[in-house]
Amino acid sequence: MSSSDSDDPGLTTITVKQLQTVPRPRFTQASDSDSDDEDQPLAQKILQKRKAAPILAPAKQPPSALASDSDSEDDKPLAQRSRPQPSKAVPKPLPARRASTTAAVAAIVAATSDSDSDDDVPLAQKVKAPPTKRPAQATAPKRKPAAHNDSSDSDSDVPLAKKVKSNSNTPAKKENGRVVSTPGKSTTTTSKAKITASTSKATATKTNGKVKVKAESKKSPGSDEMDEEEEGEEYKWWLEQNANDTIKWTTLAHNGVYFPPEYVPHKIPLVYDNKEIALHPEAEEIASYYAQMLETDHAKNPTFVRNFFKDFRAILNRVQPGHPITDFDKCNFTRMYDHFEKLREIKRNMSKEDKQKLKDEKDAIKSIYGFATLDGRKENLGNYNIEPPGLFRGRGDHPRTGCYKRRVRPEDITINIGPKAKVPPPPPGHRWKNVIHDNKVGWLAMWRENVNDQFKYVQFGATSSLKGQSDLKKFEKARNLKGCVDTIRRDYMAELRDKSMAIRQRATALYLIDKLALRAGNEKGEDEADTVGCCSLRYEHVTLQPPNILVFDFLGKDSVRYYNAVPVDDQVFKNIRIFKKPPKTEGEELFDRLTTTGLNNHLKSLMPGLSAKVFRTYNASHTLQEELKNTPANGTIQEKILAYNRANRRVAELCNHQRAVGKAFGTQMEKLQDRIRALKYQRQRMALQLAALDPKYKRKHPAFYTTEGGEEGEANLSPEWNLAHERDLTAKERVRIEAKFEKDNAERKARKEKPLGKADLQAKLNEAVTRKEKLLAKDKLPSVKEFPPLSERSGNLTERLASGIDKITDRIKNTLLQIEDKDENKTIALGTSKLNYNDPRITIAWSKKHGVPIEKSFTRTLRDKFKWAMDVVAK
DNA sequence: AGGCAGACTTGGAAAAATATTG
DNA sequence: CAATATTTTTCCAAGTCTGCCT
Repeated sequence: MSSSDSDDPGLTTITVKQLQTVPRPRFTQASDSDSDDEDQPLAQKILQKRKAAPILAPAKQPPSALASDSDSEDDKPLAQRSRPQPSKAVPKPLPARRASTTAAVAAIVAATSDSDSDDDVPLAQKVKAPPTKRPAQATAPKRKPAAHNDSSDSDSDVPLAKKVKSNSNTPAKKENGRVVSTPGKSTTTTSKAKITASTSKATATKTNGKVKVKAESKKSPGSDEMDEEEEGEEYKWWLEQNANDTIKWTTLAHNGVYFPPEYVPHKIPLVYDNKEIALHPEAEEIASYYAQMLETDHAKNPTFVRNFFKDFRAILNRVQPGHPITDFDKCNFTRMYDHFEKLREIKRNMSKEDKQKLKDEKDAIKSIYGFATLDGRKENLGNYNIEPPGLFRGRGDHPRTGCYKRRVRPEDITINIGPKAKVPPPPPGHRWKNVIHDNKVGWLAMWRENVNDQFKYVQFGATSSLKGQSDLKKFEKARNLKGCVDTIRRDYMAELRDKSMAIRQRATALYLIDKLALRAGNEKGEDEADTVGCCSLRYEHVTLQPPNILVFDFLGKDSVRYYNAVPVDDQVFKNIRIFKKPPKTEGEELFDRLTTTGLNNHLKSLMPGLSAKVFRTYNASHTLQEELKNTPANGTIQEKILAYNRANRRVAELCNHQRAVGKAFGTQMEKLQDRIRALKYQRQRMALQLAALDPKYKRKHPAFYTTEGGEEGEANLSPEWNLAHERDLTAKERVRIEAKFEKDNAERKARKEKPLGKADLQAKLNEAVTRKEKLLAKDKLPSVKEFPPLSERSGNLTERLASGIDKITDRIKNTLLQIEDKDENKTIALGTSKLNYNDPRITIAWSKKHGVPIEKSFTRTLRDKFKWAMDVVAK
């Protein structure tokens, strides 16, 4: 540590001292005893050494840092390389669910929800089991407390529960800066901000913001691309020193949102108890959503089924009272399923023209709704389509998975738009819930979804300047962290033995977040899947394996399992033992004195803007940069790309980005193996032929003549396989000859020539395959002389065989590499880290340094998203 | 000091688009 | 050219984190 301290550029603003003076809360109960004594024996005061990472170039500086190879082993901060075992290998049941009771809450909710008068209540909710913490009642969108939004709320059906709870906060809430519905009128704050923003931006734009740029249209010939290539000027927002980022826009115009088409009934009955039951269109709709998922895992998930059926029955009860449907097991959805299968089939087989037409329609919609005008520039939107109704596909064991997600109506939607812009008209006969002009937010439309009562937004796309700016900001923050991470590490290492349990927990958690790239881990509700992050880890998620190994096993975001057995600092190990001390037991929080807010507040004091997730970004980018140093400087492009993917993979491993193994994985792998066998067989035959010409060759390359030995040799060839393979080849050869014969004859016919007769065909076959076939019928392989059939051609046969063998050897090596790559990638998803964690400047600089075209590592969208980085690195 | 609304980033799966192969 | 395999994009769920409001 000490050594590196001195190199610390002094970016840090907070010192250890300061931290130590933090007032310490008393220890909690039982844990008191241990603390100090436990620490004493700690001989190793030696904090894990971490040198100043050569990593991310300090902000400002071009990412040339890549070039300097000063890697010292211990500087790889990321534990992951020591991870003993990929998580995939350990499929395992999950820990018990948190023991907690919300009976009281549940009771209250149940009681209140009963009281509300039907009607608009989304049935989903109605039937729902009691344990809902928030009344998921969608219908109770917190109304914008705004002055005039009265007009909008048709929904007077706010459930009591909510009303009672929140009535007090209604007025004046979050009104700051938000202007509602009256163009031309705005609060003072807003308008002021607006003015400043607009002036500064305007000038900046004039000066350096606009630059000529060629539209990147090099795409293939008729490649559509619509003519969206905005000729001419492109806005380079990154050239501006942008001031205020709480103001997201000064002018904003758009065309609103696109609604999915109405449901069209198909009139296919549900088979219930072996009898057909015609469904009311509304009931049919939701039944259809389920039917379409019949073959998915969802349909086999009991929670999903239960939730779906509850909501389905609620609708049935409403629209066709007296229906007999009470038992899910008596429902047979296959008629509907078949219907949808048929539709899919039809769609698959649609003619090219029809497909094109469909696409054109989509593009037309996109051209209207897919863009917005932000400060006078046309920019891409992310999602302009309103989400269609369906069954909520909650992941993991989400308590509400399968619930009916109801159709979003214009009356649910709040539009955010510039005060001067024309408000897009709602569909005829409808109106918007509300129209606001809030330039402190970046969304264009918002609604609340009914299943979980969550906010949904229509926002700008990743390629927009708005998102680009915050992306850049994110990576800059990570670079800043680079400058002070040493100090921060030193500090938390010291705090690992702090007298205050709260501080100790904080330091321990931070250690884990830094070393293992864990997520912060906010608290979650009872009505969500039980997943955790660092701060919410529970007793059962970490086990101790002396002397210093912690075994993590928990479900993280999206219910992806995190399994990792990792050696940690002795004091960390000790601390975890303390935090797990009885009477603490399963179901209780490991860090019971720590919240994400508390942790982040502390981080803010160490570096402006620092929060837990910055460590993930920083460590990911750092890992990428370090791993890229393994790129073979003299390798081929192919090899370099492989190295890049490897580095990328390390990052994904660190971040635990996993994916489901594809259904066809096994088959695909087997295919590759077969390809290798075929190559080896070919090589062996050539080698035998060569040996006949040149006996010395065999002595030099004994591996080619045996099935012994490793991958390099002819291992995994067997006489049986060889025979089968040769039969296969021969059969294919025959087919090919026959096909060619037919074709030739057709051509002759076209030229009015006399077609060749059967005899000609037979002659050809005789020459090429008949003899082989006879041998094969007797389970014999054809002579090597017949393979390859190049003996009569010119040139030195020996040489040609030798070089042919070399070529095959190369191909084998390549395929082997491909297999390895595929296998390593089996459960690892690279996309997320590429998109969100790796500083694009690192990749771009690497690309330049190694002469690898950027298209090889960044897809078109990525290149678009990271335009700013390409431009910056270029300089 | 803790709870929650709100907004925005991150994440895996599925769909769509392309590339490869037979 | 059709059928498959692979890559890229879209979709929307599930996190993080800030700022208000008691």
